[in-house]
Amino acid sequence: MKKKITLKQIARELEVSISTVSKALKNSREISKDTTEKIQAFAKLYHYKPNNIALSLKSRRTKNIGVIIPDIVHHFFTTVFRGIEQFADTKGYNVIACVSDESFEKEVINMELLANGSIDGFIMALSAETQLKNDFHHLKETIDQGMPLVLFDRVTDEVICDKVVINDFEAAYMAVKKLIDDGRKRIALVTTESYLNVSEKRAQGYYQALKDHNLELDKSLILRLPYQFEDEIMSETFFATTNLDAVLCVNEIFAVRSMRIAQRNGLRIPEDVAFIGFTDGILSKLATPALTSVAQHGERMGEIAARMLIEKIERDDEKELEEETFRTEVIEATLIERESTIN
Amino acid sequence: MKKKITLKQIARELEVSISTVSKALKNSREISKDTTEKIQAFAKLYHYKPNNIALSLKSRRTKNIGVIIPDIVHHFFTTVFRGIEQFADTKGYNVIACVSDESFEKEVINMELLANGSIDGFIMALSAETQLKNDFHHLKETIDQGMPLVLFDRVTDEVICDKVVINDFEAAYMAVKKLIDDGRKRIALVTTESYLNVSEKRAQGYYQALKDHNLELDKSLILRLPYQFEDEIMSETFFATTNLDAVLCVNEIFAVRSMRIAQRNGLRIPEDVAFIGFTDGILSKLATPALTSVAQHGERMGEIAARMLIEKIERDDEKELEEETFRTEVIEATLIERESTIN
DNA sequence: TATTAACACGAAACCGTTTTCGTTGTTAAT
DNA sequence: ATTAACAACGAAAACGGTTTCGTGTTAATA
Repeated sequence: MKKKITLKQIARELEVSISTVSKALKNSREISKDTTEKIQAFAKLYHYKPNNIALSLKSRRTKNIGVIIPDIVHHFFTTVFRGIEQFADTKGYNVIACVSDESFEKEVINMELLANGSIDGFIMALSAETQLKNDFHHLKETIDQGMPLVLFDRVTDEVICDKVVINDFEAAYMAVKKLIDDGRKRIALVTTESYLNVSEKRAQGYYQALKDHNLELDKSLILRLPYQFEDEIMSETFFATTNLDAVLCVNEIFAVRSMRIAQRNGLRIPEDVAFIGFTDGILSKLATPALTSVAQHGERMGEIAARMLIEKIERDDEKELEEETFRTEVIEATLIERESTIN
Repeated sequence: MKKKITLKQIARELEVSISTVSKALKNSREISKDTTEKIQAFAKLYHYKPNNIALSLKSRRTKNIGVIIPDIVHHFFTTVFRGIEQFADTKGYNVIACVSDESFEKEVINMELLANGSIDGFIMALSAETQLKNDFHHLKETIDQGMPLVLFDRVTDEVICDKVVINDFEAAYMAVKKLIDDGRKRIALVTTESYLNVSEKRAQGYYQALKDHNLELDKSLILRLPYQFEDEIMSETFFATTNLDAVLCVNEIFAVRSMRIAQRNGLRIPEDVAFIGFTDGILSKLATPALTSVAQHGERMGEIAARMLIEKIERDDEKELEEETFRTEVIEATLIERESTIN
């Protein structure tokens, strides 16, 4: 077992100083050709690679970015993660992934742990609990210490930083409008508890679309499910007793579940009832019938978030002077039409 | 903006030495009560937290583990990742996630990058290309440098290290046996190119089960699809022209796709044809009909891999002496029966 | 009173680099 | 012969901690 070799060992072996070795390896022309070649040959032979930790300590840059997401077994977040990882990779950054599990405490702990020098910046989506508590002190402190932060999807106005979101309101509006244009009158909404920022925005889009098209808002057409709802009883009775001809779901899991229940109740899709979901993942594509869905372009979102973060990190290097400026990028959602609606 | 405070600054401010501050913060009883309290109060006031990088440099431990997986937008890997992350978290480790994208080169580059001090050990599943090339020098070198490594799922006999896998052969055997016991005679296999170790093992289990039950191996009943097959034409003709009454698929995506095609061709599931897939993910649960599936217990796999790795890392601390010993943990796959087979 | 032990603290080495700033020994210019 | 310039290298500081090993005071002991 050959442990990694260090500058010091090379120096001792070749009877030169550490500085000479360091310079020779960077082709400094302070060092003679002879010595340089000798050192480089030796280094190559022993597979010398500088120690990242030592480099980080010196440069105060880790080339790591921290990503905190509420859940990893979740198509949308996974997609965003991939976008982040891909972009980060091209820029030579590594990604440290933390899962908050929708827990406020885990979010706080993980953030504080990573903020102590392990990373150069954060990308995150708020946990459900954090949004519920409305407590963002950990984010504010992190920013205050000069750590760049980009929020995506699950954001908040309380924290001033770079953000990247989709136009949830407009997307929901657009989806509902399509259903109305298709002649649907009784359009249901299947959503989560309202403290989830994005769900709420989608609900608003739903309300507005109904209003603009002179459809009454019927509370009995709104089904609110707990975030990760395994039990299907609530939805069962909803579909059995409610007279509806279209359904908008705030995610694809709710949508596919709902479709199954509707089908069990003898409803034909899309003839009797049309479905549109959010999150255009693999479920939407492979459901029967295939689900018309609002694509959130997670991968692009991740890429943009990573780009914003890295730009800020590397700008901090250059110019300390200029005033901080924060942006919010809005990604346009797209409606992908499939078999669960008519076109 | 208050940058993080360091020991040196505290020392200067309080007119004591750096060592005194360091000791006081660890409640060393070398330091008087008075001084200790004064220092701790000051440190608390300024939110002092030791710099992780400096600690790592000193201790030669990063408390980071590197995870390299071929794909993150993939239910099984995501699940394993969650298991790793969860266990690592309880032990105070962070996870650096790299996606090889099934590319040999990305795998090599990422490994070499991380191996230079950024992490204490690796957990990985081999990329398809790596398995195809059968080139494992990067793994061997990493191990040779004393870096612990745990392989999961996509493993190889060429590399001697800790491993965790499921009993693919037996699982496939068991699945096919169930189909046979249900009276199926013409059982198809939908699989990937054979260089994927796990697919091959599953195929072997399939062959053996047929053989043991005196069913002939009919090559026309085997469909090999490229790894991420988007085009459905090949499968279309397969299901249209082949006379079969059951299908075993090596993953759930193939299974759900196949079911759709079969249904389009007027076949009833499970009456006319039964389906069993591998990877018991969300697709299996929400497909119509729900898919009978071999659960690979990814989360447990991740947890076990993380446990093995961290044990090895922390044992390395204690005893350098004793001989290395490597284990291979086999996780028992489970057949989850749903609507796509009769029971 | 001289010796010793306990106490409270500081100096310095160390982890592995980079980088600035000498310090030599030659060589060319005066 | 003297000096300036240059080439080639080393010493040391710095990054932010931990830890070992002094060292000076004071109090207890012989």
